Amino acid sequence: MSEKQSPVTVKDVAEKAGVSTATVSRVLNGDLKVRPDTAEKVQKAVSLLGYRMNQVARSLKTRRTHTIGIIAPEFRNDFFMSIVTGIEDTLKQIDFSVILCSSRENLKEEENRLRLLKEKNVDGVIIIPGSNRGEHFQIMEETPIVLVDRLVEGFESDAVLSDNFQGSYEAVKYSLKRGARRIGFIGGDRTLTSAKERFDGYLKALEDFQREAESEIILFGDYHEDSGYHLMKTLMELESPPDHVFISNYFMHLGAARYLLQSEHKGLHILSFDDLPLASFFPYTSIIVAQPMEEIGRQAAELLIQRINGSKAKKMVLRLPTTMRILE
Amino acid sequence: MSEKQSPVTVKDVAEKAGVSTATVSRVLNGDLKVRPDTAEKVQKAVSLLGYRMNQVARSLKTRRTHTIGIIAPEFRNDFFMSIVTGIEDTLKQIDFSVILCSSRENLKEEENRLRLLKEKNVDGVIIIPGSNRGEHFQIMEETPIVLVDRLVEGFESDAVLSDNFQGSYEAVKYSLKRGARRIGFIGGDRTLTSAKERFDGYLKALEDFQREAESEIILFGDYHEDSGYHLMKTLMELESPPDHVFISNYFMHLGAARYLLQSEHKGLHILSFDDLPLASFFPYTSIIVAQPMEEIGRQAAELLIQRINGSKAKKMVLRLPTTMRILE
DNA sequence: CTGTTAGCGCTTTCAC
DNA sequence: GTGAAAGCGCTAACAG
Repeated sequence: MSEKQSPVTVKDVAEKAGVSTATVSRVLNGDLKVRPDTAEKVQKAVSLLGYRMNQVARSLKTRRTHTIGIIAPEFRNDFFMSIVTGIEDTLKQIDFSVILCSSRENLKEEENRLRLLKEKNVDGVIIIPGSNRGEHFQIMEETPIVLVDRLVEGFESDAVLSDNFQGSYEAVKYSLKRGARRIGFIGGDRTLTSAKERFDGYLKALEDFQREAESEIILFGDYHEDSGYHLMKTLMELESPPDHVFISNYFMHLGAARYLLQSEHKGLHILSFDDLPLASFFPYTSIIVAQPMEEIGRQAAELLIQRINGSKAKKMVLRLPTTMRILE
Repeated sequence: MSEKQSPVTVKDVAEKAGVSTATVSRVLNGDLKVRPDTAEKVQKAVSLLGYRMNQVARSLKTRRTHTIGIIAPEFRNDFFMSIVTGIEDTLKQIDFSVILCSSRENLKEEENRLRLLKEKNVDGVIIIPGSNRGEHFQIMEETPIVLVDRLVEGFESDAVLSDNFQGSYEAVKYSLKRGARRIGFIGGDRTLTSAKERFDGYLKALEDFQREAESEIILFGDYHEDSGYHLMKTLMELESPPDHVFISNYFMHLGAARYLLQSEHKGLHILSFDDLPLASFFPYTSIIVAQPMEEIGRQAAELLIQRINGSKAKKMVLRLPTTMRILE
C-alpha cells in the first residue's frame, strides 16, 4: 500500500476530501453540525488514505490521554491480576488503555512510578497500595486516584474493597456454630487495613460466642507464602494445637498448605480468605471467603472514570460483600 | 505550593532562569554543550518552579513515547505475568513504561489492541500470541515487534522463547533411563508452536530408546486446566494406564492434579512443564521442566529496545534453555 | 555556547 | 455548516 511510513495527517485527509482540517476534525469527533455529505466525503478520504489519528497530538491539545495508570505491588499474583483484569475489561470498552507499574511493595518505588505516570499525563490512577502510607499520593495533584483492596493513612481517597470484617466474621461465626473448639488465627501485617479488618472480624465472632482470644494461637506475619508456612508450623507444633485455623489470605494459605502436606493433622479445619484456583484443593480447607476480585476492578474503573469526567461527589469508599464458600 | 494546576512549562523555566527555551531543553536532555553555570541556573529554576516535563508534548516532537505495548492472552496467569515482570523490570531502568493489553486468545481482539497501540504511538510491542496466526501483526508497520513464548505463521519476527524440544526431550529421556515403562503424553493445542515442539521432544526421546509411540496414551487438549483434568482422567481410566505421564504445561498439570487427588495411583510419575509455585506439590510429580520466564521477558525487552534504537540486524529467534528439576 | 524560529498533528475559537 | 488561524509544550535546525 503506502510506500514509506504512514504519516497521513488530518491535513492530507482534508486535501483529499476538499475540506478544511477543522472539518475533518469535526467528522472524526462525531460533531453533529457537519453536513452528511461532507462527512461522507471525509470518511471516504480517511479510508482511502488509511488515515489513523495520532493520539499523541490529540492528547497535547485536549489534555486527555485516554490512559490510566495502575500500580500494583507485583504481577505474579492472581489476586492482584484478577483486579487488573476487571479494570482492563471495563476500560477497553471506552477505549482507554492501561499502563501497568509494579511497586514491589516499596514506597519509594511507588512514588517513582506515580511521578512517571504524572509526566505521561495519565487521566487517572488506580493503586493497590503496597503499604499503609499514602502521603506521596499527593504528587498526582489534580489527577484522580482510586485505591483498591486497601486503605492508607495520610491520604483521603476514593476506594473500593471487600468487606473484610464481615467476611471473616461470618466464616468464624459459622465454624463456631458448627462446633469449632479453638480457632487459631494466621494474620497478615496489621498495618495493612485489610489484615486488620480481617482480624477484627475474627475477634468479634469470638466475642459473640463468649470465647476468649488466646494469644498463643493468634499469629501475625506478612501475607506471603513463607509467612503462612512458618506460622502454620508454629501453630501445629504447639502442645495443644487448635482444631480450626483461620488464614488471612491466599498466599499464606498456600504456604500453610505446603506445611500441612508434610504430615497428618487429623480433624483439622482451615478457613481462609480468597477463592483462587487452588485454594479449595489445599488440605483440610473447609471454608473459603471469596472476594469479588474482578468486580472490585470493574467498580474501581467506573469510579475513576466518573472522576475523570469531572464528578465532584464526595470521596467514597465502596465495600463489596464477600461470599462464603463451604467445602465439606 | 502552586496555587492551581501545575502548567509550568519550559517557557516559564526559561524566563525564570533568564535563558531561552532551547537552552532549557538542552539542559533537560543532558546536552553537553551548555555552560555549567547556565545549566545550574536552569536546574535551580526547575526545582524552584517544580517543573515537570510534559512527555506528551515531547513525544509529539520526537515521535518517541518511551512506551511499549504488551499483548498477552490473559492476566490471571503466573506464567505470562512472570514474563511481564521480566519485561517491566528491564524497561523501568530506562524509564520506559508498559501498556498492558489482553487478547483473550482472540484474534480479532489481538488486532484491535494492536491498532490502539499503534495510534498511541508506542515505540514497540511485545506479543505473547494467542494463536498460531500472525498476519495481522503487519498493521504495526514500522513499529518493532518481538514475539514471546510462541512463534506464529504469516509473520516473520524477532522472538524469544524456551527450547521446548530440548526441555521435553531431556525429561522424557531421563525417565526412560530411570526405567519408565510407558510414558503417556498430555499435550496442548498442536497448532501452537510450543505445544508442537514439546511433543516432538517427547517423540524423539521415545525414538532414541526404540520405544513405540502408542497413540492410545497420547492425548491433545488446549493448555487449560479443564483439558488437563479430562485428559488425565481418560488416561487413568484406560485398561492399562501408563506408569509415567508427561504433561505439557502448568495449567494442564494443575487440572490433572485435581483429578489425581481424587484417588490413589500407586507408582505413577508425572513429568511436567513449568516451574510455578505449586507445581512441585502436585501429586506424583517427579520432574519439572522449568522455563526461565523472567529471563525470557528480560531478553525480549532488550531485543525490542535494540530494534527501537534502530538495530538492523536480521530477525532473530532466541531459544533459552530450560532446566530440569528432579523431585523424588 | 546560546537564542530564534519553525513546526510535530491535532482541536478550537472566531469569523464568515 | 465550514474555514482560517492560533496554539498545546516541546525539540531541532540554523544562525550567530
